Amino acid sequence: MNLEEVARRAKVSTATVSRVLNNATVVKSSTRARVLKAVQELKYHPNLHARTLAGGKSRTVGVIMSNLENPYFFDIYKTIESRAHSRGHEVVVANTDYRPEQLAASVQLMIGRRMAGIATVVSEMDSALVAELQESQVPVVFYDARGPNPNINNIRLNYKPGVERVVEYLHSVGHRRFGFIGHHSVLGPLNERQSVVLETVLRYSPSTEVRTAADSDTLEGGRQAARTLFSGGYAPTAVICVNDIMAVGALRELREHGLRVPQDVSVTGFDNVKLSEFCSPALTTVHIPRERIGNIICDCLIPESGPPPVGREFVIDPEFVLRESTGPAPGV
Amino acid sequence: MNLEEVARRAKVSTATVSRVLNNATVVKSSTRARVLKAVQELKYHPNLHARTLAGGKSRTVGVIMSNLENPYFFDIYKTIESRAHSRGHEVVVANTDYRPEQLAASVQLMIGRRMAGIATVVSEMDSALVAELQESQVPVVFYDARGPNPNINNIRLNYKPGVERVVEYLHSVGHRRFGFIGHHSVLGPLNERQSVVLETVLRYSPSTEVRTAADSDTLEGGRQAARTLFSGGYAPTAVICVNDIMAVGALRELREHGLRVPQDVSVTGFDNVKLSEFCSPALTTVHIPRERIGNIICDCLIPESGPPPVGREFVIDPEFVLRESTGPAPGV
DNA sequence: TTGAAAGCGCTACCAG
DNA sequence: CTGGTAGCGCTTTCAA
Repeated sequence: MNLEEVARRAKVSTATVSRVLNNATVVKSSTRARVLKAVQELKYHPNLHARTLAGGKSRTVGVIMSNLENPYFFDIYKTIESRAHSRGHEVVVANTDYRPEQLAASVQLMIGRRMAGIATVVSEMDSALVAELQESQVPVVFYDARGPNPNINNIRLNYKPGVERVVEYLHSVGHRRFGFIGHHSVLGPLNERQSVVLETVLRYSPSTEVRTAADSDTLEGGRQAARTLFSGGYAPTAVICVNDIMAVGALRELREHGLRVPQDVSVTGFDNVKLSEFCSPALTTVHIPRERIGNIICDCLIPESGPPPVGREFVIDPEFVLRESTGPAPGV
Repeated sequence: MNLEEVARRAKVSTATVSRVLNNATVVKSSTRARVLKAVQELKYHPNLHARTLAGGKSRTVGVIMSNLENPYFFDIYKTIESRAHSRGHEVVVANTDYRPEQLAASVQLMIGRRMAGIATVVSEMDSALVAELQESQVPVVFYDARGPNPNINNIRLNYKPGVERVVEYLHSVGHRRFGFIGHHSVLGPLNERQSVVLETVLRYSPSTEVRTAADSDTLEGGRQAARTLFSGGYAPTAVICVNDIMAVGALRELREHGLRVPQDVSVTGFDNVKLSEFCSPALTTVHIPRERIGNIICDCLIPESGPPPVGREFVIDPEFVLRESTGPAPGV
């Protein structure tokens, strides 16, 4: 079923059918009607591959994410999709599960599909891929790409103030034995968060103790990490988690241990996903504006007007959110 | 950048380049090396649209879902993706947000992309779309498509026993005032769940009271629905939720009201998503085997061997899971 | 307002 | 083992 059959049935040329389907130039309304009728009757569906190939342009943007299952990423995705739709574009998403090979495969795929633009929101970014993407000649934007990549569009999360604020607060209410729960993403901003936590804690009082544990970026991973952290007799009074999902996992483990939050242990998350308000106790966390990130990404790939930006850096500042999962250290 | 440029640089024909890129037939290893070198140097990325167009086949399956944000759907998606990858296929997913127009648009898109197979896992299915999909000549499978659609592949959830089990249990521990929390999906199995709940409750004791409330399929929606349900002086002792996410939302609202779960009110979910174990209290729910569903879908679209099934129905049986969010009615 | 025809980049078949 | 080439289905000049 193709243009030609439709053309034949409507007794016009394929060019004309194409015209009415794309309402490009003016077509006499009687012919237009005939064509539309033929399309209906034949249940014709234009082949998008042929269209893209012939037209040379795509109207679809690609987004690659580390873990769509985590609502943090999903919220960004939703914002991108919504704005892209409003600009007449589709979006196709790829999930890497933090696996570098999967990232590499997804990048190849996106380039091969000749996307109108490509965004990577991953923490396992690799500089060879950054280069490959840059050379692909389509608008590209990265999220938290580190390394000395010269003129790429990059969205940088300013973790430091957020983390410092958390540590400062916990320290001020008497905590001196900390735990940090991270996840297994070899590179990336998570380790940045971890090192900032460690640095900051030690800065506040060099004698403070900190131990870390890591597992997968899931509820279950948070739980496992908490288990690891508290095994072997270590008993932190405050547990800082790399994100909200893992914090909720940790909450569950502590409950099972008979530890009350925040009376016995304080717990903090990061991201401020919706769940952080709905879990019990509601999490003290750090808000990261996902909508803003999604909109920036979309604007880099499909600017409303003018050429896409090149080599710009967008800085995102987080915001401390105090809720119920934290309080004074026991005995203070 | 295309095949021809690569061919020129490697001093071979485009046919040969194509051969090494698809390692189809045998190519002398020295020429292969030359070609690969050229590919590298030119940073050549094959145009997937051209490939699909020329080859006539796609190696990508399409999945359309109502609400990817709900982990229930996401778990199904993940299973499909994993199995599809292992069979050398990609998957592209579309999210409808329960909007019929979006569903229609996604169906057009998937057909236009000439997917190797299409699955719809939505509750807003419409029979015209079912027909359109069937006529598209690609393997298709539906999830919970109701209506008298003759020979489609369909995965049917056998809600009834699950719901009955929940009601039976709640009734047996003394509950006589029920609430049902659903969501705004106009058609579909959710209403089926609701009507089964109503029927079953009334069957157990005709004098039992039941009221219902509905909102969006989110944490926030569950909370709002709970608020609605308890407003106006109605005080059910048991709240049956259409799924776990909404149940967690309800949990939050009850907590805010100072209502203890399960001492004052019992709450049940549906689906048994991971979160149902991690919230507090852990939810009594009904397990639906998402992996099984995902695997069936994948097997319908990309059978490991033989032709795809036609007109088959797959029935999924749920399983009651008793946890902490339910107990005897107050005063029993 | 419409038609004819030249590609878009690739695969696959037929020769050699 | 390799090259030539006819499409795949559509868009887009260029003419009419």
